[in-house]
Amino acid sequence: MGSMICMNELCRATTSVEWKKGWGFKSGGFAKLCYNCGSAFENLVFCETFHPDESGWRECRTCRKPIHCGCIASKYLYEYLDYGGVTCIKCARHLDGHSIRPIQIPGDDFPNGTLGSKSAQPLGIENKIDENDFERRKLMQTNEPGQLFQTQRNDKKQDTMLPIGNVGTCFSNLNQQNIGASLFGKPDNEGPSQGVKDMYESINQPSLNFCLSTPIGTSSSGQPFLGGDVEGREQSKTSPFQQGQRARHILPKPPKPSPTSGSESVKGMASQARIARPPAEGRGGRSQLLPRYWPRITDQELEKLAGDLKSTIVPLFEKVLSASDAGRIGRLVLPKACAEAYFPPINQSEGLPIRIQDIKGKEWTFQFRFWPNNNSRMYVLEGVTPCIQNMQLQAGDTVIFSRIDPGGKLVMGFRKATNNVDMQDPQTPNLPSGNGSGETSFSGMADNFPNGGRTSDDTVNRQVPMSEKKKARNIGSKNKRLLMHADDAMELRITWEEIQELLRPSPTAKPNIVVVEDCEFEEYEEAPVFGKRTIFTARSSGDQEQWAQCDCCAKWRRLPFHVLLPAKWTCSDNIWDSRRCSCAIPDEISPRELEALFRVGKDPKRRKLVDNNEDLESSGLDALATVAASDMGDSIGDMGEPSVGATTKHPRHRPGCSCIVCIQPPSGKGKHHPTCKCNVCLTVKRRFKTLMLRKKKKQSEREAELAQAKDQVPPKDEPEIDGMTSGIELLQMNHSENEHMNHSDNERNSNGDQVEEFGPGKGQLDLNCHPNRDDDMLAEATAGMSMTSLVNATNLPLEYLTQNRLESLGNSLLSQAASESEGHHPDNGFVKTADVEPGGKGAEA
DNA sequence: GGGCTGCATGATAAC
DNA sequence: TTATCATGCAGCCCT
Repeated sequence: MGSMICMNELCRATTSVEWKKGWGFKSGGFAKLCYNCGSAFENLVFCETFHPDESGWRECRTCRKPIHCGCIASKYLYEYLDYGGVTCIKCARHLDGHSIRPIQIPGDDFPNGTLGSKSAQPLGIENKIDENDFERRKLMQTNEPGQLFQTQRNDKKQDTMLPIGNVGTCFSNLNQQNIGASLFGKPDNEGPSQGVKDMYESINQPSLNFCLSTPIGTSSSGQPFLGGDVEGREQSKTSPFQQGQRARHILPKPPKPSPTSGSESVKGMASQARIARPPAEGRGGRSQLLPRYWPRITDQELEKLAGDLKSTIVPLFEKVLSASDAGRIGRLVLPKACAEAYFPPINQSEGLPIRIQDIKGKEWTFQFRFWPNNNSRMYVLEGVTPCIQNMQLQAGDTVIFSRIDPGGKLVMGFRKATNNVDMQDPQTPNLPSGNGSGETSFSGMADNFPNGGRTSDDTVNRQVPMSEKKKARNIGSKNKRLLMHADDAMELRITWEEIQELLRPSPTAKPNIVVVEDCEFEEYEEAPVFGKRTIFTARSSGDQEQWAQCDCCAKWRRLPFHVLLPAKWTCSDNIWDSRRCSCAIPDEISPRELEALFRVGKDPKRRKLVDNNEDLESSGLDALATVAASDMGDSIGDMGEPSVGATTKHPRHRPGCSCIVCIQPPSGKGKHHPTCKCNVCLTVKRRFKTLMLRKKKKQSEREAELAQAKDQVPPKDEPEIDGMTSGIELLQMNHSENEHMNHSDNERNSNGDQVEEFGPGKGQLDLNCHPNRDDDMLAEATAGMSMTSLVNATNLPLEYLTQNRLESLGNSLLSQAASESEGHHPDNGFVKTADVEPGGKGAEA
């Protein structure tokens, strides 16, 4: 410890009779302070002593005690007040009494409390908790820019709070000082000495406070891992502008409300899984983590974790362990963006040791380092084998990195992939699988979707094979990325649509009207709030109306169609119908009529969802596969699981796919020799040759045009068709194509000449077609074309299709599309045809 | 000879 | 086309 230096920058003493611990780092460590500075810190007079002239001093609204907001040394000694300003922690504690604590924002990014004024409730004003209070708070919380979620540990209304945003992680919701003493079972960092420690603990006692997303403006979450130094990074600020963005980072699965069962739906929601976009923080703006790294969180986890203590958990990212991650090498590859955002910066390849606790409280030290890689870096955690083994993890399992605030200690949790059961919560069924493939199953979701959501059985049935599939497919492949089950996509779509329906402008918000391209937009500075769910119906006359259920008497009231209701609404709020503005007034129509009415009202919705689903599935290239596959007799169920049997090369291709990508041998094995004469190589060569010819033609044509332009007025712009295809030829081509598409099946079946029509033999089509033509053709294909039309659309010889039992048609279409998406020139879609050799055979690849 | 380290390569997704 | 990342592998070190 010879190199000890006091971390009070005004002191910087290198010697001290005794070294004391100061404020906590996000890494879990503590600032080293000399005796004097440490004593000042312990006595809570650090800022008074060393920062009296610095900016950031404010007064406690209650006791007028000066508080140095924005200083790390005081960051836990005050709280933001909902109505602005700050209060010292003592007063906050005193005021806390029976009220719901404001969400703790131990940050210093917003020292003036602007966030607190928006987000929390006035302390000491609302001490009585009643239902209305809760509802209103829910609304307020929803409205909170940072989308903080809060639970009240000992409150009977906890369930009521959950839907709004309780979260759970694989980590204990313990703050740094309490980790060791409770869940983790052993003392960790001793923390600052008693005075401060007591203060910290006092923060924690009254309630459980859980924060999923980064509280906007929290110092800890507003910046990356501190890594054992302060380096001034504590000063990094988050732009307030990001608040709104961050509010969207949480993707809670909203309920599919039931008009009759508010409480039930609330209960159901308690089991929702959440996908939390990690804090948009980090150095150099490299915080745009890919969704596959967003931590998935379930409410069950929170419930399990609802201990006596409070802390703010900031899930950072998660990663599905690859084979090499879980292998004996003991190197866990970290996603670059995550490593740079949440881990300490390292300049040397050898990196630095980093301490991470697992969920049992055991602390592990890994070497966080990087390798140079393609002008970039590849970050790894070395020495993870013991930890991996300790947690009995294997490839396919998910490790989740999170941070406990205050303190910023890194913790590492995990999810087992085999049965989707979290280690901490063996009863928790079907936790998100954790991979980014979209195979994540949201257990309990069906319960939340009584009217059209997936059923529980649905979930269960699908889940088992999903896990197996994931196991088989994820490991060692990037196919895990963002493959989303069609149902999941559908569900998300529904969810967002429903969210849109429920969003209301903040009651206090007044919009600015901005005009963009002659369209007026209302721009709100405050985040929207969730309103009350209503049912829309239509009379026989065609008039539309909506129905809302009173939150007090549960009676249904008819409302004008255009009305937007707040989250809490009662009969007394029914200003549109004075005859039914009281709970004492009976229902307008009988329950049976209501039921019938709502059934009618819901059916269109369901139909809409189905339509959406169809749209979803029939959009784009997948639609082609759908059309083709259904023509081929594939079951819908198969189509519902596009990932089934996807080849390792092409996620969207199936076994048997003969596209040029799928038939290639695995990486590193059986590479084709330069003299290889296989179909693949021949095709590639032909394509290359054709492309080169085309390129040359293009170039010479440009040169000719340039020379021509010098002499005379430039010719009229031609369509974007290069090479030999003139505009007239294009017309001919399109005409030919139309005819082609209108041919009867017999005609089409009878010849491969049509293929030749598009081939180079006619000198019209081949590589020089308009790229959009491809799309047109695809569009036609989606417009209910027949199987044979599809055949023609792809210009594949029927013989080829026959040989491949028609099965690969859809795949060919897909592969063609995939080739484009993989960066091939769009024209290449017809290279296949162009390369067709006389006789209709040719580039079967 | 086995294990470890560091880099290279190739597949894939993202841009 | 580029960036990222999973993994292969050569070379070195240790036993």
